[in-house]
Amino acid sequence: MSSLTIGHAAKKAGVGTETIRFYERKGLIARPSRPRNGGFRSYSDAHVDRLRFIRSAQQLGFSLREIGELLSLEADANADCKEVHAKASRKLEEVELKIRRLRAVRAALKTVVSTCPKKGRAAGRCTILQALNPKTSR
Amino acid sequence: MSSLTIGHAAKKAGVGTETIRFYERKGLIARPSRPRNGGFRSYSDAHVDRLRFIRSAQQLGFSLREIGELLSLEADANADCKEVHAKASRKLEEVELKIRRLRAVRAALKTVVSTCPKKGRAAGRCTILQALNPKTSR
DNA sequence: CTTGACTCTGTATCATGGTACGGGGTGTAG
DNA sequence: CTACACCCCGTACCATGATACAGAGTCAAG
Repeated sequence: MSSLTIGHAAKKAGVGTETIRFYERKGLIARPSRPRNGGFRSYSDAHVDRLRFIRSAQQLGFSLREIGELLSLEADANADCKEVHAKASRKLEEVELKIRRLRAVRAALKTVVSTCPKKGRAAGRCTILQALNPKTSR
Repeated sequence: MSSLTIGHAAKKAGVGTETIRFYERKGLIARPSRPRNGGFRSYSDAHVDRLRFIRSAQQLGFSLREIGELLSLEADANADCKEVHAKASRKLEEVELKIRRLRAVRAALKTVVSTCPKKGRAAGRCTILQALNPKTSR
């Protein structure tokens, strides 16, 4: 449970210090308690996890608004459990769609890689799109 | 091999007409031949596939620059086959990393969904981050 | 051969997600 | 007690990825 200044937390999470304050303004990360009023922000490793998740999710094509929604999904003993269930299920479907699409891209890339060997000439002509959309009657 | 105006191609691909011209300026989609000089752009279904791929890839977290790189990967009988192989392999690793991360998010969402049943109270407290980062000594 | 829906080019504007900077405060090593 | 590295807040600026608009041209139907 280390206590980090904003600069150290930023370095550990791989973001800029200004970025942390930006996320705070956007409501993605709570403003940490500060010892004396007016003192410095103090971060824990849980905050660093949160920052890393935000970065990771962005690279998976989620906007900050969507990431906020993901982070606010909270199963606890409250009355909105039905709503949390519904939201999480919807997100789950989106994630599964992304996975399916990425698998298709992966397969297409593998086709390109194997069509185009490390040494020698390509076995034929092949682009990602040709691998993804097998031509039927076009 | 239908021939579409920019408006019809846009509708079919689910983008705006201005967006197609924007991608053209960015070099993501070639300017289609136009019958008489000064006439209208004419698109084929292959163009529509290309537009759909661009949209899909964006939702997977690729920037337009990266998408351009993916689209320009072309295995044919040219001298740069080694380079194409290397680039495609690198992209493949990125795609696999994204898939691994999405699987982790999927698992975390499943944990949230099952912790928070459709009816009744949650079996405990659980957020995405708790599901992703099992607390060890924090 | 005109009307109306569409397209053309070019430039301006917008939303998102940061990044930079100015003018000050803090805290700790020497 | 002062020098230096860091933090505070607020605001301005930036890149990316569109989206809007003005003024002119195109084209198919009636």
